[in-house]
Amino acid sequence: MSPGEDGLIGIPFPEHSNELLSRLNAQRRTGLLCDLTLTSHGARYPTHRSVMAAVSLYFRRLFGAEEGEDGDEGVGDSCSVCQLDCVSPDALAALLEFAYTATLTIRSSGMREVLKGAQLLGIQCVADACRDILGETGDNPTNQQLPSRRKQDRCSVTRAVSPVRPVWRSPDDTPECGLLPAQGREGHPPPAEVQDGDTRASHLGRLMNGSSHWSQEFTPIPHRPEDTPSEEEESGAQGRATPHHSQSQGGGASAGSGRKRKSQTPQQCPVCQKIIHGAGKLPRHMRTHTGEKPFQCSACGVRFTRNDKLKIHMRKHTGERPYPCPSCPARFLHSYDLKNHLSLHSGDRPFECPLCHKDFAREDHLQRHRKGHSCLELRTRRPRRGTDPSGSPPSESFGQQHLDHMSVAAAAQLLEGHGGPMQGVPLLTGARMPYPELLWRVVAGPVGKALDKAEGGSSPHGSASVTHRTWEEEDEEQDAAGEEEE
DNA sequence: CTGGGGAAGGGGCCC
DNA sequence: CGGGCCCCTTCCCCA
Repeated sequence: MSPGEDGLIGIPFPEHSNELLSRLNAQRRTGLLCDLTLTSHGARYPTHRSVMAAVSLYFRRLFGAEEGEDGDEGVGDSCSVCQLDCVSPDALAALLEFAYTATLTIRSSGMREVLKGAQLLGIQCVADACRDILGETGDNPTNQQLPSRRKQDRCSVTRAVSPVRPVWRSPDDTPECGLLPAQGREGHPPPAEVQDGDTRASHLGRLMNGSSHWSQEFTPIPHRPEDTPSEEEESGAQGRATPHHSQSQGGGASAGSGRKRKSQTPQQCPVCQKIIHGAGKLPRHMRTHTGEKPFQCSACGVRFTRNDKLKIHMRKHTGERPYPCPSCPARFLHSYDLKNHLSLHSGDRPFECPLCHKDFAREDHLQRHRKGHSCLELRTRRPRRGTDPSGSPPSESFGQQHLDHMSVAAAAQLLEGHGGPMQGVPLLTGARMPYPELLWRVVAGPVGKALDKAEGGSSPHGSASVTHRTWEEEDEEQDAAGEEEE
């Protein structure tokens, strides 16, 4: 180096990184300077947010430490406890050990859990290593083979479990701390697909995207065919979204009611595939999967997923009952409680069991009645089609024969034409629709709403065929044919 | 089994 | 467009 040249000299300290990590690990073990506690199923793991942000894309996004990340997106300094029940305690411990020692020590039996945790937390190298060991492949993210739409819809029926519970607590416990961390997947191979239980992990990996990033992951459902194709559509996001199958397309906006619908882009939940209508509703829906409850009652500590639920809950503490009965001194917390109560005064029992003719004031009580007892048995004992020796079907079979492959809309017209429920005609919306409740709404409930839901809501297709559940065995061939038509 | 209360979740309207 | 507020439906629980 010449005297006039102010060159940079690099003096390597090869042990520095190891020593640094080792000391950080020692600090972690003693709890020194730990500013973040991870919990999983009651187990607590003190850690350093800087380390977690360095090792995990999830925490990097969460703390706004990702380059180009808006600082206000992350939780910043406000959170100190991260509940990660989505990752098993053993897996979380292994991942933390890796973070502080660069060595992953796990049992082979726990490999899958670690893989899942690594995927959820965005620890790519660990996920890759686990996949290698498990012989899985993690590429091909956007072309994930999702279950068939029909299968997805059936799966979505079951109430979503909530394995991911990133509940964030800060000293002031503000709802803002409940924001899900923003986690993009760019440059980050998505979770390996997928067998069985890992499907959920895969979905939840995407789920953990912050709301502002969901728009990148969640496929908006185009409103109309003439919509300008979105970037996602053109870039091959088709695998995930099937707009023509969208529940909201055929029935939702146009089928019903004449009620004006705002032009809001429906969004599809990546977990349950449900179409969520309404601006700003998707983050709210996502909390049903994550179990996140950012809104806490200051009086009793109960937490809620939504602030409007908290508001109603607070009435219990304040004694406020804003819905007084005009006929008696009763007051109610909820408007619908008052509505139910008023039906008692009026004696109005508009929901009648089509089989035993018992009437109910509440629709859900009718549904319960129908599910619970012999009315169902009556239904299953209906005569077989074509077995009537007289050759002339009974009156209810009339309905069956004519409804068998009708659209729900046509069925509704028929029902309305009958001036009331068509007794004993158990309609099922969709050849494989597993919802007897829906059936009873069609039969006994307000027809318009039933159709609204059947066509725009639960049916995977705009117009579901109507079939007869109790004759399914005999009709399997026809059902199969019907499915092919679909 | 029924009546009733409450919670949870979705959608519409409005700001 | 996001969020607040409200209404509605459905489910669960208890008496």
